Amino acid sequence: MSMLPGERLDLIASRLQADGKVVAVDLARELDVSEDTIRRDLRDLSARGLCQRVYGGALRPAVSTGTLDERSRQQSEAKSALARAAIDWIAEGSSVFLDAASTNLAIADALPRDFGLTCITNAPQIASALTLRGDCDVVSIGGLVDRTVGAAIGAEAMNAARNFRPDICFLGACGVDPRAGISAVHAEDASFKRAIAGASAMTIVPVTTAKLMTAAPFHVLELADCAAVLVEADAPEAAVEACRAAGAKIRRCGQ
Amino acid sequence: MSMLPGERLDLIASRLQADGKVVAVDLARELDVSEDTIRRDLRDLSARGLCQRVYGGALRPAVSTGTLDERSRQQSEAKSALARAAIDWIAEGSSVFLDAASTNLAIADALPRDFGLTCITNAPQIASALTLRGDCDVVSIGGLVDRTVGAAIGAEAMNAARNFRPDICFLGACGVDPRAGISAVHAEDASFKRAIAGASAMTIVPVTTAKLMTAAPFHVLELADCAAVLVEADAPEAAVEACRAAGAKIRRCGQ
DNA sequence: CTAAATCGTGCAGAAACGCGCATAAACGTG
DNA sequence: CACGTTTATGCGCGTTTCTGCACGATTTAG
Repeated sequence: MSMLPGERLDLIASRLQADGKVVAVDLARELDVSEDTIRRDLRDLSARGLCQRVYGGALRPAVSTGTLDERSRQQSEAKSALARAAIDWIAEGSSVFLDAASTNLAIADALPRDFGLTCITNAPQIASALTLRGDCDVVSIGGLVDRTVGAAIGAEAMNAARNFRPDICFLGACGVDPRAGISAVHAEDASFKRAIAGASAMTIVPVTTAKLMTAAPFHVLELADCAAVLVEADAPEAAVEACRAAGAKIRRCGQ
Repeated sequence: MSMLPGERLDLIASRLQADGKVVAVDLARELDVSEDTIRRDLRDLSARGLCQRVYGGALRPAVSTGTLDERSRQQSEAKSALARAAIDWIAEGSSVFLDAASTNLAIADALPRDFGLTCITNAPQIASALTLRGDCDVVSIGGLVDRTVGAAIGAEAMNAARNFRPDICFLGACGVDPRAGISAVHAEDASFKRAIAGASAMTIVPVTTAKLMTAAPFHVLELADCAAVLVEADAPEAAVEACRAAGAKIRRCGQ
């Protein structure tokens, strides 16, 4: 009776799934191979996240179906720096809203691992990225997806958003200005941002330096309504001071 | 007793289906060909997704493992061929539903340009791909996104889906069998598929050869309820006839 | 603390593998 | 039929994978 190596791996994996544990020496006797081979198999399964190695055998991993995500997306350095700073606000087990913004896509990738987060978003691309992570619950808000914004906005999306009370909300801004406050280029998008920010316990606005001191046509929030505006490390001090004077709580990246 | 190459492939495939595994050296002896030939056959079957290659032989492929984008990388050629055939059913200006399936991801890419389509989907990745096209209206159905299925399913998604009456609905199937009909591996996913198929004027099920004549645990539809089942060009005639006898309207790819 | 069990690593032989090449049959075409 | 082309097959050869064994390190149990 010849048993194929791959077949043996499958058998061990299914045995593990069924019984919750396997013992190396038993498997060796039962499958008629040396313990070394079994240990190698277990090491292999462990490397693929299919079992947890213990002395004398292996156990079923705490969270099964670990998906290996080899894809590392290239992203702008500034935005991932903002993202790394932004996640400091996120508490374990909290619910996080990410609206449609490139910085928020970076945040989706930078979220702390295995925090038990519930992530809500109206942007399919962000929902997709979050789902690929595999370590957080993802709730996507549906509706008509506007192609310039890249997210579901409009009445139906606003309606669906009413069901949520996120602990923290990251809003992308098209413009941040001492007088105009937070603004956006799309009317419906601005309304949606305003709605979800109002429903959230805390609103954080990460903004790249290029958008500081600029205003977009549609008003979203006053600067004072944000829990924080996160700016890049190289943001001009004059701009930061002007916003502070207008009531903004500015946090500089990497400090 | 000369055996035709294709005949041998069919025999290996059926042996694989019956026993769950084949050993290269045994097949070589039994069929009186060299191991090289067997290896080439197994490589061929593997490329078509009909077996999983392992050291020393091959195993029956595991059913539906991995996330949506992992699945879409497998047999991408076959899937885009199915997609090219599938879009024949799509009329200009119609509304199209695409559920979570790797073949539907291929369809999203293959949709005719500038047809003024309204595309509805519960899979964020498909919504994302559609939005990036920029030539069709996209409606994403929201809800809790199941990570193994890669789409929003459950009560909330079903509720949102009730608002739509798509002209045409493309359903991914985990199994297509003359007796079991169309089936899926995930209970909620099966319910969602059934609901959206019922709401659609026409339901098309594209299916890769590996899934023909296999059944998954949860029933979705009877074969007769589909406007068409689209199979690959190389689908075995016996399987096609068996499904036809069960009331399926089969359309072969590229014909 | 000690002894036994278990583990990791390096090594060597055997088996399986992929690849290129050559031969032969099957095919299509004029 | 003659010819070039495609396809299928077997064989040689270098490479990779699998496996058991030896040996020293590590962990566990009494």
